[in-house]
Amino acid sequence: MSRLTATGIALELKKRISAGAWQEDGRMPPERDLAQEFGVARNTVRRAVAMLEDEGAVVRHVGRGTFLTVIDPDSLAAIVSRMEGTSPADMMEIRQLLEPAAASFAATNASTSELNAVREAHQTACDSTDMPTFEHWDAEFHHRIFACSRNEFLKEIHNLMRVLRNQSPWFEMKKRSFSEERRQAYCREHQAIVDALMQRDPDGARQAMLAHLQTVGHNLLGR
Amino acid sequence: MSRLTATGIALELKKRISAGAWQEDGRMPPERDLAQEFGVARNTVRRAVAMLEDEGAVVRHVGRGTFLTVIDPDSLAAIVSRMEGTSPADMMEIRQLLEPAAASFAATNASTSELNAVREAHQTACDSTDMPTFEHWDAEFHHRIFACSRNEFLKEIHNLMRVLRNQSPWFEMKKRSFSEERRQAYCREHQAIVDALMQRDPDGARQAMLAHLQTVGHNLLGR
DNA sequence: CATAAATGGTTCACTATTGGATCACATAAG
DNA sequence: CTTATGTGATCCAATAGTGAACCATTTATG
Repeated sequence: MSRLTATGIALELKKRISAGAWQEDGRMPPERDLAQEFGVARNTVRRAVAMLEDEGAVVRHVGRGTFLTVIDPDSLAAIVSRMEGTSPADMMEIRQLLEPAAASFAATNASTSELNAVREAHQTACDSTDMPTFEHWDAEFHHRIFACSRNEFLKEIHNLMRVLRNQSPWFEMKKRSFSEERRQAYCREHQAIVDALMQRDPDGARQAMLAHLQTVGHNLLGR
Repeated sequence: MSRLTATGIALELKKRISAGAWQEDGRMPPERDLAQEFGVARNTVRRAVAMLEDEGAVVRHVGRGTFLTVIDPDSLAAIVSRMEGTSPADMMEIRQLLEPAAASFAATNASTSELNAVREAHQTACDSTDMPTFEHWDAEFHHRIFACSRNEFLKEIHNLMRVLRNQSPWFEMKKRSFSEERRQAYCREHQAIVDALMQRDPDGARQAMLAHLQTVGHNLLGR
């Protein structure tokens, strides 16, 4: 941990909490213990815990300790935190449900300039050679299709999935499943989607997207 | 790579940022580190970073570091807050996408006791006479179907929709569209869904659910 | 009940890191 | 030659982390 140690520790603590740590009695370890564990001064831990307190994730009592705040299981925060544990298989299943529909909506509702933006993202992804750049424009391609589906809620669900997919287990997974051959296959499949969109063919777009996601799912989940 | 000028370094940094680098905590490496990495004087890096700052891509703080301004345009909190503005029409569209699928999954994956729980919620809803009680068990009926779809992410998306639908504009809407006649129609349609589920008929469940949601959408949105 | 231990709250002086600013000098392009 | 850009160095200012001491409150112990 180079610098801004307090921020890093706050992140780590939040990660542990959302992973279910200290749920039994809702009590976090004493600051002095955490300081020793992280190999850091107590003041630093105090600043980290203060951040959690500011966010309402935790309450502190002199002489008693630091306690996780009880969360309403129906609150948006709780729902989102449970979503963070989503398995890749479950999410792929939902992607295969939503994205073909989004493509179909896009074929019907998108403006020509929006479709051009989709095509541009596709082109840039095809032209890219390194994996991070390709990943970025691939994500952008999918995002732009949602963006012109003209359904705000659908768009936000996709944003949610995008954030979840940027978390650690997914990143490793994507890196492992990446290869030049697959990148080219994705480009061909994206092309088919773009073609259907430009022809304003909702059903063709839906099918092309579904086919693409089946490939992705197969590569990612290995089945 | 020969000699990178300040503008060249600025370009490289921008490329990294747009490829998602340093998104975790939004903090760029110290200028001195970048200078060493690029094999260049610190002054040169400073000029490059100054360009990013001029473009508003980055903010600098003495003693703290240099931070991306676009920390996370799609943080979970921001996404959820935008979702709160979801229009009823958009959400109905997505319900009609997800719930038939959930019903289909449930027909395949649910245990018998889970299906009994679904049927019980349906029965209680049918037996209830006042609108709040009916609303509650109607929601519970739909929720239990998601619960036995065996897809955790799908279940959480439904939780999200449920919370959003409990907010003000929806409540008024539901109250306005409620009538004894419609309540009975919903019971008949729920019955058809339950029947398909008990017969383990995924396609029948999907179609029954879709038909039901089309009725609901028609009643709610008046079209 | 009285005392000790545990735990969060507060403060202070010190060090390390990091961006801000300036200067003299070298090198290449026009 | 002139100009622009990069180099290397030095110092400044702001912020973060360290280590230690002491306080206030709660809980456990005898």
